[in-house]
This record gives sequence, structure tokens and C-alpha cells, in this order.
Amino acid sequence: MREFSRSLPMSLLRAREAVMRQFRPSLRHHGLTEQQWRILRALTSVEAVEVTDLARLAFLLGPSLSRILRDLEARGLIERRSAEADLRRGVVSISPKGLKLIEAVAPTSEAIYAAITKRYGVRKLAELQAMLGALEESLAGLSGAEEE
Amino acid sequence: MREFSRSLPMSLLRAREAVMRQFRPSLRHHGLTEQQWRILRALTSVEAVEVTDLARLAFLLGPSLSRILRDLEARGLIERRSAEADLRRGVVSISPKGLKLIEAVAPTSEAIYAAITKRYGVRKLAELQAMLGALEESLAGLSGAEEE
DNA sequence: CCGATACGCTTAACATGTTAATCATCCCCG
DNA sequence: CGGGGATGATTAACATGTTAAGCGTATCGG
Repeated sequence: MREFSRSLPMSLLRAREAVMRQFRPSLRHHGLTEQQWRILRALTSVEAVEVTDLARLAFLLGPSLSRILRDLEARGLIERRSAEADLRRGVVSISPKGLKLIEAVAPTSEAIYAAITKRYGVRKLAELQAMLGALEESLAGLSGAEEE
Repeated sequence: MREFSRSLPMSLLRAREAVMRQFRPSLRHHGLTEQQWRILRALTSVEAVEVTDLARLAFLLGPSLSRILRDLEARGLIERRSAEADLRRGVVSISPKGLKLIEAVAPTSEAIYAAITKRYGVRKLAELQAMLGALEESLAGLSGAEEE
């Protein structure tokens, strides 16, 4: 069987962990987890979004998102309302307080990202991301991998 | 600020999820989670290992490993004992039952891996893994990213 | 208008990720 | 040998991942 530690899932896991290890201390210092940051970050790129769309943007599953939104709302970092045309849908937007927090964290995050980019190489980083995107697309059709 | 969805952490996360989505149904069918599989898989490559080394092999944190080992032992899939020279150290090995399970799952996993490899390309896959490894190494020194 | 069905979101339940604290054993030095 | 610090592993506490179930609202057909 394939050398376990060299499998693709492990390679991806280790690489991602190596990257996130750089960011976590700063986020933690601001009282944010990685996922909370993803959500706030995604909210800065839109005026408001429906919960389902936000889940797609932040790449979170519904249940995780529900819990985190409850917490972020309690902390006053986001605002919620219902869509007028469809009361099932929730609409979320970032609050002024949330924006302020983002602005406080962003400089450090940008600096870390810049350091990573410099170490790895701008060109190489772009190439890596292109290859990761291609991998995603390659597998898009295989999704129905069921049973033996 | 950088387009959020194109950040390196998100690219890595999505790529890994695209890959794991292929494997999870099969593992689940055999009553294994991804992490349990990683542990059993790692145990097949050695006669026995100490817990700390196993954590490194399977890329799990100590607490996660402790919980999973407790479960795997209760299910009879692994065996544990203490190192004779140092009672603090635990030594883990896969049981015959565990080996049997691995052998039942392996064919499907190998087939899925082969399908992924074929879709993406053998050469391209190797290149991707090399780039991921290089990324890890690039960041190895930065680990002390503390505060702003 | 009503009821069956679908849809959006949340809650539930269990497993893992993450950091801090705890516990037992070891090791070194006085 | 004996006590204090170091080390290996587990437990604790909280947040998220993952799948299934539940709840309220929409929608459509009769």
C-alpha cells in the first residue's frame, strides 16, 4: 500500500496546518477562531448575504455556521434579519463593531500573508493555488463515490 | 484586502475537502472516521509505536489521539501496553482484528485513490505534493509568529 | 383554502481540533 | 535517597466537523 505519510490527504492537511499555525496566535489574541474570522472576513465583501450563501462563501457546513452566527450576534459583531419575501431565509451583515475588529486584525494577517508569500515565492504560490483549483475541478464529478 | 475566497488557507481547505469527500462514504460504511483510519493505517507500517510517535505519524494532537485510542482499544482494533523501561510511555500496535478491517477497507480506498490520480494526472499529482512539501518547509522557520 | 411536499435553517448527537490543566513517572542533583 | 523540576500521557473545557432529525415557512395542486 502507498506510504501512508505521503498520501494526498495528508500532504494537504500538513500544508494547511503549517499555514494556519502562522495565523492562529494573532486571531486568538483578538478573541477570534479561524472560522469566526472566515465569516467576518466574508461579510466584508458584501453588504448582506443569506445564511446559505454565507455558508458557501466561508466554506462552512450549516450547523457550524448556525452556532457561530449565534455567538457572533451575541457579541454584537454581526446583525441579522429575515428576508421580507421569505421568512425562512436569514440575512446577515457585519456590524460596525465587527468591522472595527476586522480592521484591527487585518494588518497582522496581511503581514503574515506577505511573509508567507515572500518565503514561498509569489509565482510559486500562484502556481500552487492554480493546481489546487484544478484538483478541485478534477474531483467535482467524482462526488458520488459510494460503496464497494 | 485580498479576495477572501482565494486565500491560501481556503484553497488548501477546499482542495482537501474535495479529496476527502471521495473517501468518507467508504470509511463510514466500515464504521471508521477519517482519523481512526489514519491511526490504523499508520499502525500497519510498524510493529509497534509509542503514543507520541504515533501522534506525529498520524498528524494528530495528543488529546485527540488519546480519545481515539481509547475507543479503538475498546473495539479491539488495537492493543496497548506500557514501555518496560519507562512506565509513562504507552506502546500501541494494531490487532489481528484491526488488520482484518484494514484489509477490508484498503481495496476501495486504493480504487478511489487511483481514480483521483488518473483524473488529475500522475505527474501533476507528484508535482503538487512536492510543492506542498516545499510550502511546509518554507514555513517551518516562521513558527514563532506571535503578535502585532 | 387546504393539505402534502419541499425548502431554509436550527438543534441534536457524537467525534475531533485546540489549548490548558492534571497526573503519574522519571531524572537529576544535593 | 529524596525532593524538585522535566516529561509522557490523559483529562477538561470549549469550538467546530459531520450527519440526522426537527421546526417553521413556502409552494403547489386539488
